[in-house]
Amino acid sequence: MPPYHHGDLRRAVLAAAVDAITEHGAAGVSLRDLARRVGVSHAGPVHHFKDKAGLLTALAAEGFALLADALISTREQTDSFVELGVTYVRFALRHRAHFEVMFRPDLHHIDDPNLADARDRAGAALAGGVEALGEQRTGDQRTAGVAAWSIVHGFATLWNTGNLDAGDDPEELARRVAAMLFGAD
Amino acid sequence: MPPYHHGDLRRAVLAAAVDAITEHGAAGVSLRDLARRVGVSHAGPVHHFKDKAGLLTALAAEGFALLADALISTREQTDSFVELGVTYVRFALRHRAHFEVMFRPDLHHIDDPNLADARDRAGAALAGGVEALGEQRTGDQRTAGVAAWSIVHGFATLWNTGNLDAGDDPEELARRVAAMLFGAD
DNA sequence: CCCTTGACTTGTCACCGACAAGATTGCGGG
DNA sequence: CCCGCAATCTTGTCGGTGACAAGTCAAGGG
Repeated sequence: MPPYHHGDLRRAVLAAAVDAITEHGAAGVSLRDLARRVGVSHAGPVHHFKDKAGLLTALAAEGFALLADALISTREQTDSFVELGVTYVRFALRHRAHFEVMFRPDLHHIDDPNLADARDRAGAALAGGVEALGEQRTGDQRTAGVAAWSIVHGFATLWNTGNLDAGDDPEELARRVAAMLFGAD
Repeated sequence: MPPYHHGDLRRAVLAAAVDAITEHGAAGVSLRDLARRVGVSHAGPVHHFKDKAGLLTALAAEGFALLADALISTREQTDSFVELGVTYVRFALRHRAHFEVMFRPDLHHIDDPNLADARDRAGAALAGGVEALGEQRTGDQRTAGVAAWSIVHGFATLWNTGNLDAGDDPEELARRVAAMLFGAD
């Protein structure tokens, strides 16, 4: 039972945004185009997101939530930091549109609580995976966490911007790269 | 002797673009605003860059050239990979506007030869620094190069997007992070 | 049965990127 | 000296976009 005119405009617009960003990049997405895609007037989406920034904020929050779920799920299956890193990279490649928007605070409403929550949850999942390695392996915990996040985030970013594709399988390359940081565990 | 009406519109627009991006992010820069800033009609810059993408391509190429210079200069002073990484990070923080545009191929004319040249030059400087470590330290050279690039690029990106600022001095933190990859040399 | 509230539409404004056409300037050949 | 030419910049315009204001419409509680 669709609750109203469209049914679930909010979801539909978010899904259309993912498609549009995947096709034309985050820069080339317009509220009016999304409205057209879902068959609604040009100001329809505004009601749900208030802003273009509001829409991208919601999309980023959704992305962080998905990432957090993926990381937590991986940690339940293995203690390997390398596999946690591979999960991070896999998320970035599979959810390119979300990932592209997640780390662009200039496109967000910086004070959005949903976004902050989701981001913190993902951050905690990643940091916890590094702590599990134990102090003797990593030296300073905070530095180790930053190093871990940096290497997987850098790899994902560079791959997604086309700077790394020399015919490799990205996940396998990511696995070897992650293994260089904390050894192959 | 200014060669013409404005003198050097091309340079002036590039400089204005750096200011504008630093203030409002790469998304919020408009050719018309830049034209206004340098006191020229709204279509003036078009003649030098053809496109908005053309302008950003030129800016990215300039950025890669500056980065290559900085990396090469560092390699002349030390063999330390860690310091090379710190130079990469320092560049990203000090030339935020350039760096922000350099890794956004969706904003570029992908086939621009100047851009490709400058990028290759910077890439070679970074890769050379890793090779200098010697094979016994790094295992597979290509993987080591990707890992090195990933960790410094990820750190720089995360810092610039406000995900790392917990009161540290970024260069010192970057130094410790880089040292976790190939040891403190 | 109405009327409040939330969901969406219509209309409008200033701004932007791209393009076309014209004006201005400097320069070199005759 | 000056004429033409090319590079540089201006003016005018078009379709598209984000934001806002005001109106329309459906559902559900009183």
